[in-house]
Amino acid sequence: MKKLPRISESEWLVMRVLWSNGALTANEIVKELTGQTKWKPKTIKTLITRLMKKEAIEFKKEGRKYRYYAAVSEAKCVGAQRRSFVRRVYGGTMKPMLAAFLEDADLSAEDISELKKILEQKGKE
Amino acid sequence: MKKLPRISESEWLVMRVLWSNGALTANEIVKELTGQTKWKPKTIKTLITRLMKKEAIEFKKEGRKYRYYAAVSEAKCVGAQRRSFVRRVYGGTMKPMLAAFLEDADLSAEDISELKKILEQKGKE
DNA sequence: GACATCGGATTACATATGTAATACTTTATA
DNA sequence: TATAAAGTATTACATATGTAATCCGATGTC
Repeated sequence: MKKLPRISESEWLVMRVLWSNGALTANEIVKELTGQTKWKPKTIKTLITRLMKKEAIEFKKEGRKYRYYAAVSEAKCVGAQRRSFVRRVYGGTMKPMLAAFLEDADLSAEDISELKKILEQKGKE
Repeated sequence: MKKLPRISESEWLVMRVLWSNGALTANEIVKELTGQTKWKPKTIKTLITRLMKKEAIEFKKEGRKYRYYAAVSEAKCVGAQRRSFVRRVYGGTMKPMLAAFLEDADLSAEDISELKKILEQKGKE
């Protein structure tokens, strides 16, 4: 199993675009991110290059241009970030962190009942 | 209100020591972190210096040595990290993230009922 | 008083990151 | 066919970060 690369704050934006849109050309990525950020196109190209070097994304040629796509799973990267976050901030103990999250969150009624269901499920293990 | 400094991964370990132990000398901090990390004492001194420069910690003199203590609130720093994490990884939408956290967490029965209580509280707003 | 030691201050140095600009190479175009 | 445009590749440069080592001054020790 491949080791997950370390993805920087800015690079995350690019990854999220690719995870939600599948394979895109550089310009399509730029288009997605303009508005979300104030980056110049060249900046975004740099981020793409770095993600290539980290093997977080790959491309297939399409005529003379490239179409990029994520090479690492979103779920895995998100999970890794989540664990790293908990370790860093809470030293690994989940409960206080979850409590803080829940209190802070802006949740709809359905969200709440869904989360309660998850908790109940866990309760009977 | 003071702006929160940006605290790096390594620096977090130092901050957590200070948040849980109050004011410590450099050597006491080193002692706390030895075992938790493989850092040389000099490395830890560097981290302390950087946290000073960022005004995340302060010291009062005690004879010829310094006693360091956190100058920013743990709750605020943790909250900032939490928000930054959610924005980065989930683009700001809390629910899927919370669901993942809850499913992944290792929780006791009391933890679960406490968290359910929080959710119920939120339900009636 | 000369010397070792402890603690803080300064300096070091490679890699990562944010943020681009410039160069080079194929086309498409006039 | 010379030129502009579109894409990719290379280079730039300041700041942050990880990880220390060296320098300097106060202190304790012989």
